[in-house]
Amino acid sequence: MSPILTPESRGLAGLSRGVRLSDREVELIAVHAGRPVSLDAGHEIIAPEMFLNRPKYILSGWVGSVRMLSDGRRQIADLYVAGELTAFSVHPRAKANASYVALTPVKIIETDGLVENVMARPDIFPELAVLFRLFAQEADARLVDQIVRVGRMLAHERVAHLAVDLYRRFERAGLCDGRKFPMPLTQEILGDVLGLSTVHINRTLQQMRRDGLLITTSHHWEIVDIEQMAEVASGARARKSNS
Amino acid sequence: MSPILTPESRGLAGLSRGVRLSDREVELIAVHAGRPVSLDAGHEIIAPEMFLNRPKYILSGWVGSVRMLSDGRRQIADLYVAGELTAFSVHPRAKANASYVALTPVKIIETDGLVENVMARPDIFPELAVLFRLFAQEADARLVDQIVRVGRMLAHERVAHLAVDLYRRFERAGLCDGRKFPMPLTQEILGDVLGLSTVHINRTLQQMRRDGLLITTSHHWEIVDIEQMAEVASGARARKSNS
DNA sequence: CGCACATTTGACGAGAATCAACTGCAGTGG
DNA sequence: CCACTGCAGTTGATTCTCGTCAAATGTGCG
Repeated sequence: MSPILTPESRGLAGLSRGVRLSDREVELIAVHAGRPVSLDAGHEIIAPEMFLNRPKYILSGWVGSVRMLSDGRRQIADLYVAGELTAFSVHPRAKANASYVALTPVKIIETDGLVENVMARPDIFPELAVLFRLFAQEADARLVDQIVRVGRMLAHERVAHLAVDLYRRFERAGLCDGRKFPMPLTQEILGDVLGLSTVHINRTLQQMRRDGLLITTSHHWEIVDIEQMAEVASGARARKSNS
Repeated sequence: MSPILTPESRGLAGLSRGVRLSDREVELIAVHAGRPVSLDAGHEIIAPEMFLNRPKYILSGWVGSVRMLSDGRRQIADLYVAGELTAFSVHPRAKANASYVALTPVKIIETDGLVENVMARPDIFPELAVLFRLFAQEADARLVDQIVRVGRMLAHERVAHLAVDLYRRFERAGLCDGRKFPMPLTQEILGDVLGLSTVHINRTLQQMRRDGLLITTSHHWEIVDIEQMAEVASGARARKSNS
């Protein structure tokens, strides 16, 4: 069979991220997997304060964890893409501290009781337990990254930093084409992720295109030079007058 | 005996946060507690990438999780105060994704193996297991709060939001005096927490004092009106011409 | 008393927000 | 087939928040 291993082609099995699971674990996954569900963009998957007891595996599309201020300002705390778990916590009875919203049309698989069962008996499902802990720690690391981005980086650095992060995640999911990865988010949504206005996102992207850092085609980004982009993302204060 | 229950007076027992622990749990804590250690301000307690296998309970002082950019910019992702665990994770072999630094002189108690033992057998140490999960979830919530603060809030809103958060945490620790709580951080450090320059922190604090929101005495903040401060922190766009 | 460090002040500039209008484009229906 | 519609992207003008630089003032402490 063709070796195209994407989240969508593999279904919930993609959860394993290439880790070899025991038969017991494979079966557990099958037992607790719902069927694929499609949701429209804008759909609120989880409201704040709700229990995170039904994590969702993303087959395609983008989800964001969203916080609103009372005057309408919006901040997206984290993004979730194909191959990742969203509305997820390793802790039983954990509550959402944001809304989880479909930022594009998404296809997801709900799990029910899977995480609870695995984490209640990590000795019986060792690989899955490690995997879930890994997901949790990666999510944590992303939150800290996000704080640094919006707290201390300039607009073009924020974009670069996010681009590198997304590139690596899509690469792992097998959804990159060279240095190109999907980017269906509107500039308004990007603004809410990066703490910038739509207009400023627009101008920043234009500048980065002019600088030869980024190529944006319809619904995709191509990072021209990963090293260079990572350099910009590191906050090295390189001014616009380079190469 | 006098009912002054502060982290410092109670030692690692303060970890329980008032939850009634079983004898078994109390003993486990005693077994895994180190003796109090004092560290100078600036001491790096944990470097990035190090294992978080020895969480520290703070008896007094402030710790921050710190990220540096390559040109020297600094962002503090989270703060930890007396009565809280720092350099902590419920996950075995979890690594730090920031430095943990003493922002003031601190007194801490190191634990060794405590969390591992509890989380390996949550059925045997149910209260502690719940407690540790609670700590983890609170830390998570704080990270999301921090993203919203630095991503979408104006300077005075960030200060208000942080002030309310800290007030509640010190209240729980029994370290509030009315609406007054400890604030030994320099304005430079506050800037690194809130993603603002020292100068702008200074001017923002002056404005908030003039507005009657905040009283700053030496190493303490007093929130004049919690409701009003929370209102500002919610991002309601109330302009300066109020009250 | 004097040193180091924290806070404060002023002048200026830079990065980003806002407002408003215009363009481009894909989907829809006449 | 093409005008109509709605939304995403783009542009220009202007304003505002905040950063930077530099110097002065204040404060705790050996």
